[in-house]
Amino acid sequence: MFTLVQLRCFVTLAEELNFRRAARRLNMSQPPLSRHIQALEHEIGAELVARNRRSVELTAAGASFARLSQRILDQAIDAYRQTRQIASGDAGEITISFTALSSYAFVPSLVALLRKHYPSIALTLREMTTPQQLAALASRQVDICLLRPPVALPNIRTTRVLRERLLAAVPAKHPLAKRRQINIREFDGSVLVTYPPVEGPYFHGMVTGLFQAAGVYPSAIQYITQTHAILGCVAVGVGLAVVPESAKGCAPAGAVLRPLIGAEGVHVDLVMASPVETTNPASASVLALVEKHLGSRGRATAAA
Amino acid sequence: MFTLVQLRCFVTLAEELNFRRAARRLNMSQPPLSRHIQALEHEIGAELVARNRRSVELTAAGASFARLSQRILDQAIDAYRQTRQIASGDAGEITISFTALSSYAFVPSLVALLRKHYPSIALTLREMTTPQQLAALASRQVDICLLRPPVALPNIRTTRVLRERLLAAVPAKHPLAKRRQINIREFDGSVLVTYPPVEGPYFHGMVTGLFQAAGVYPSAIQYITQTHAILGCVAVGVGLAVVPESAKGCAPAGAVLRPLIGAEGVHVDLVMASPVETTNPASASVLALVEKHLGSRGRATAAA
DNA sequence: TTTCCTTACGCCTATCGTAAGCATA
DNA sequence: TATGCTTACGATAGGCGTAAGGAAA
Repeated sequence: MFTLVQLRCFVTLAEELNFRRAARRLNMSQPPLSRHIQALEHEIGAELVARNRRSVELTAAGASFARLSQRILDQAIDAYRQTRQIASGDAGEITISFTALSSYAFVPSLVALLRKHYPSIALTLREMTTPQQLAALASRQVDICLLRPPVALPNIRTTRVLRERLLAAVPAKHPLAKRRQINIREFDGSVLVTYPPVEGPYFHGMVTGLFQAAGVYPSAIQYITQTHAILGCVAVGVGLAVVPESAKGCAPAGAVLRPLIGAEGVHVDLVMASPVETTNPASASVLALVEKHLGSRGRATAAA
Repeated sequence: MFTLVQLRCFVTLAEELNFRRAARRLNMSQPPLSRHIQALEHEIGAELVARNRRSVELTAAGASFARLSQRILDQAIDAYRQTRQIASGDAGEITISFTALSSYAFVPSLVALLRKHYPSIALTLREMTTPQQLAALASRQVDICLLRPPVALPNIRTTRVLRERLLAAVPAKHPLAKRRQINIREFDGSVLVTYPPVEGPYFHGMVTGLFQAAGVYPSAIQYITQTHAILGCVAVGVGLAVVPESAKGCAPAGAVLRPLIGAEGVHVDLVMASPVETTNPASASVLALVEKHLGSRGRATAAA
């Protein structure tokens, strides 16, 4: 097969239609250029340039081959640049998983930040529950996770990216909706709509722990996995709920959110997790970018 | 810049993920393969394969570069094949000019023949009058012409591809339309619709020569360039005309064509003309094909 | 110990540049 | 004669294969 050097020689000759000038542009003397063209023609088995008269002309085959050669050279340069970019983390592909609620509070600003600083990184976003994300992270199916703590996996680094208060959610028609604040004791005897223990262990433990600590006992508990579904139930009067502040982004008209008295020391964290040794340079770029621009809302912590 | 050989090595390694096997497939020993990969990585300035563990893995940059490399190699092979085809005349581009009337009699079968035997030749067809074609041929703007004789250009070879009778064209409502044959003497005193001397010199000279030889004098002459327009005028009763047999393909309902008595020794030729030294191998292929399959209707003649 | 990739070394081919050759205006 | 591409020739650089080296299972 021919050589890229030969292609470069031929393309230049096709542009100049003069061996001497082409050789000068290629920083070589004419003889090696002549030999390269001859070798190319012998390799392909066809005349590419007609040297008949004093001027050099391209044959039909040569004209076509010049275009194709130019394309090959362009693609070679593209491949070179693109690969360097991927290796440096300035380009590439990255998959980020996130919890449903973080699509209201954190993901939009993350996407905007990425588009601004790394427009060449192709971003794939996959909504998953925290347990699903832990499995995907362990099998390295995602580069970065946005999930609820704790992350008890080896060789995984985590950074808190969001810390929020808890709010009380009550139906708009409920008497409590008129209060500016709602004490957790007011939940006593009401129906509590909250997260189930398996699919949402973090919120489940947090909310039930809060009620136990306050000695408050709902009359009944309705488990629902996703926050927007919980607020939907609250809106139609099923019961009351305790949700993170970012739920404001998905609260329907029939549900109102109020500051929750009696949960001052408790907060909800969103954590960014990724493998310590990442094989994807783009992932490292994104991590650094997030910690620089969005990391002020939490501090870095190391997992086991 | 890297080498196509290096790309081939890398693509094979990316497929095998094993230096030994890749080297075997490439018909070389491992050491040169290792050096090629190292040189490639050094050239690009990035690690392409992770040799950490016992197994070889591609990095993100390497995976991308492998795809791009494969594409470059594929295009190189494509360029090779395509250029050989063009040089051999099995592929390429060709421009053929033709007179309007030949699009009814000859061009369709020519196109069908080309599509069947040379599907890789891109055919551009341009309808032009014979004088326009002579100019285009002289300036080598077309590869092959289908026109009316004579072709008085140097270094042009011609082949007759079609020879036809002349027919009389009369309005369907005209008394002569009832005859099975029409003698040229019947034109005497009628209006003759025929070709003008400048745009259609061949037909003009032929028709007027025919009338003079027969001592027939029309009452008036209406010049129109194209045969289909002449027949349109005949159809609405403007006058009578003498046209080639292939005009049957474009005769409107109001015009009928009849054998012409008194023009037995006269015939209309369609000629294929092309440069003797063609720079386009596809042109030579087409010429040979036409002379083999469609040339039986005429015999080869040499022009000055 | 085996497997697998890398480094070392000698041989050879290929490319380069300079210089001479040869055809054309 | 001048221009422009090709052939000849000696020097150098780079590739190949064999053989030795070193890390991991």
